[in-house]
Amino acid sequence: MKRNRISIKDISKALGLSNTTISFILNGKAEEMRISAQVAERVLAYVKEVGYTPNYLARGLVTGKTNTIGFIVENIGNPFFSQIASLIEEQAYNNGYKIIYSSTNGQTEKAVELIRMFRDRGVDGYIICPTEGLEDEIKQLREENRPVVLFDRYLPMIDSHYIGISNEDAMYEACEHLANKGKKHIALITTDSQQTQMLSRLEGYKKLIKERKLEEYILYIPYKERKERLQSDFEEFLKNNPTIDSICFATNYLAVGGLEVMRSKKIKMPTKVAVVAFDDNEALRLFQPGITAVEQPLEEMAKLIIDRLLLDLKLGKVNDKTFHKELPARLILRDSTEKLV
Amino acid sequence: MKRNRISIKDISKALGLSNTTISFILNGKAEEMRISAQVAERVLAYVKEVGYTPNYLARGLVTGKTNTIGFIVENIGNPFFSQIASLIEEQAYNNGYKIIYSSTNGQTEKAVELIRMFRDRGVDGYIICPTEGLEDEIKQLREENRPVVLFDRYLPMIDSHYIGISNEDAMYEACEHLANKGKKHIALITTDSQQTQMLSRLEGYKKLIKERKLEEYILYIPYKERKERLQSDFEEFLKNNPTIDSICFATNYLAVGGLEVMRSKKIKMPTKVAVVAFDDNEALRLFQPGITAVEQPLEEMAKLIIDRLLLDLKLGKVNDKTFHKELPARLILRDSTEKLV
DNA sequence: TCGTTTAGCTAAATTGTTTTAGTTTTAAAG
DNA sequence: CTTTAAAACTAAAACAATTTAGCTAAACGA
Repeated sequence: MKRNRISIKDISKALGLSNTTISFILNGKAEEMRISAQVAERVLAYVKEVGYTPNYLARGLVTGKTNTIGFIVENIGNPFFSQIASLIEEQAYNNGYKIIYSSTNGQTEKAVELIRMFRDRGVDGYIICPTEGLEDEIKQLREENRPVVLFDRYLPMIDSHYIGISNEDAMYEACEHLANKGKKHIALITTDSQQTQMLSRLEGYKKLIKERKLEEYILYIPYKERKERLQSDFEEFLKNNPTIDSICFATNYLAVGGLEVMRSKKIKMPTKVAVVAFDDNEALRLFQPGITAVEQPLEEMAKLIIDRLLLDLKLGKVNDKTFHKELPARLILRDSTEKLV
Repeated sequence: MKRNRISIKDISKALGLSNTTISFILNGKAEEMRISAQVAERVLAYVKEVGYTPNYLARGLVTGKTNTIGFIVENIGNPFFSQIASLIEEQAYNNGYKIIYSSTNGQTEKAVELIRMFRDRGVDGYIICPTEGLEDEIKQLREENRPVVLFDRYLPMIDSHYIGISNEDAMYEACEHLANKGKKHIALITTDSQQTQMLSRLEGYKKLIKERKLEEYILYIPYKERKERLQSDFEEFLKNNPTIDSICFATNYLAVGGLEVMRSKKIKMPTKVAVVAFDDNEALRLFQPGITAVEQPLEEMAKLIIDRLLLDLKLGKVNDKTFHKELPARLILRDSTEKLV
């Protein structure tokens, strides 16, 4: 697999100049380094002619920069992550950065391994949807002055940039919406995960329930076995709590799976049981009857994430002052009784 | 942003050995290179103690290998691509490879740029969902002995590995299904793209129409303006062809967008107009009434793609004999009149 | 005892770039 | 006709690994 790509050395030899000169010119430092306009022009013309492009590995070895961002998500197959990935990739690309991505599937060991692998590959910055227990690894990244931005959820014990949404408020509003429609028995279907975004959503639910003096109905689906357990646990939950007149799903996959169950059980929505989903997506947009959903501002999140990372990357070191931003989410009303927003 | 990572040099100095010895041991060549067991053990213990990990950039510079695969899709935000990405990533990871991905958004110039960027970064192999007009660039990759696997669609003018599905058969079956249900006016909603997978789907449709002596109803949505045009063009198409009693959507985004339109127009499905979609996904799975859909065997495709690429990577050069595989797709019957499969 | 093997290790080149610390040439100043 | 300064360029080190070719010392055989 011999590749005889042209190198700076080849150019300098062909033109009777030094590597230094070529490098300066190629990096736009010709004027600064007092390379004459004629020489610069000659080099540029030749470079274009032979179609030279720099070897990023060699450059990265010297500069310590690779113009690569490591992007760690829970699962790229999840529409929430793939959509934000699409937006982040686009913005990174526009700023000269490439993305290496990987999925943790919620496993901390894999996340640790991925971070180390990314480090060995010299990625310049990290965008991470952290798993529980990733504190030490991320703290170390910061100590090594590697820019990191967390998103979707954060790690309470460590100080770092974070972009997410105001989960508590969003869930509160979602449940408030149900309560305002006269629902008295609002259930929350969530996971057993201790991730901050899930805890906040839980808090939002509890807050509304307390304020309205309603009864709590919470079903925790074990995250690791969500595929197998959702259906059985949810069916049992519905059977054991026949008074439930409305349900909030705390994530998109719970909503999709849950709606599938409700449909198969022929539960009348929204008349018998009203539904609100956290995280909007294609499936919910098409679902009939209309499912009111919490929409995350993906574009805005992606922009904030990239901007913050680029800021630190440009600064050349990790900012002492961490940026912690929770964007408001938007409740999209889709109940058949309401006007579509 | 000074990082003082430990290097082989540090280890050799600390242990009074040479870089060569350390490198041999770390690469499992100790026996082959006749390094004594004691020394090997001592080195390994020290390496573990100080937590050394190799610099992939330096290694890549010397070996020309980076254990990285470049993955070029149309748009990672599209569920088809994000799901296959998830599967490919997992399998690549299990084989010690990382993925760098990027989206072309169907633009050839961007695809060319991406391929070159990947090359400059020294990716070992390429998995590409090609845009039209990418022939020269891919031919060149092959000439440079860089392993390439195309998927979803191929480029008829060049010889290269390709994994996809038998689009013509799949579309034929989908339309046959409608015809067998007594539909006489079957329409196809597709794009104006000349990509092979789209042309094959078109052929499948035309074949069935011809065989059954039916009338053709085809709507071509311009790919570049699909977002804006789908609704207006589709509505007009329906108005101009009131006899249509069934519709095949040729891609997932056309199906989702089209169903949205049909719903807003309050078209009775499947009684008034039956629908079949190409490419199954969450949204269709949840849609009511059940939408019969062509499901692509994603796992199998991902496995074939990775296996083929790894084969070439292990071989160390591009295989002369190209692998061209079209997997059968599966029609998932979901019409309310049928049993769910 | 001398030559040959073999075990056990290493010096140094190599990869392609960036960058520091120059050197040489030319022009201006005194 | 020096000295000084600026202009235009370059030699060589550095980055962190891999790898080729070879070196030294001990063991072995005749």
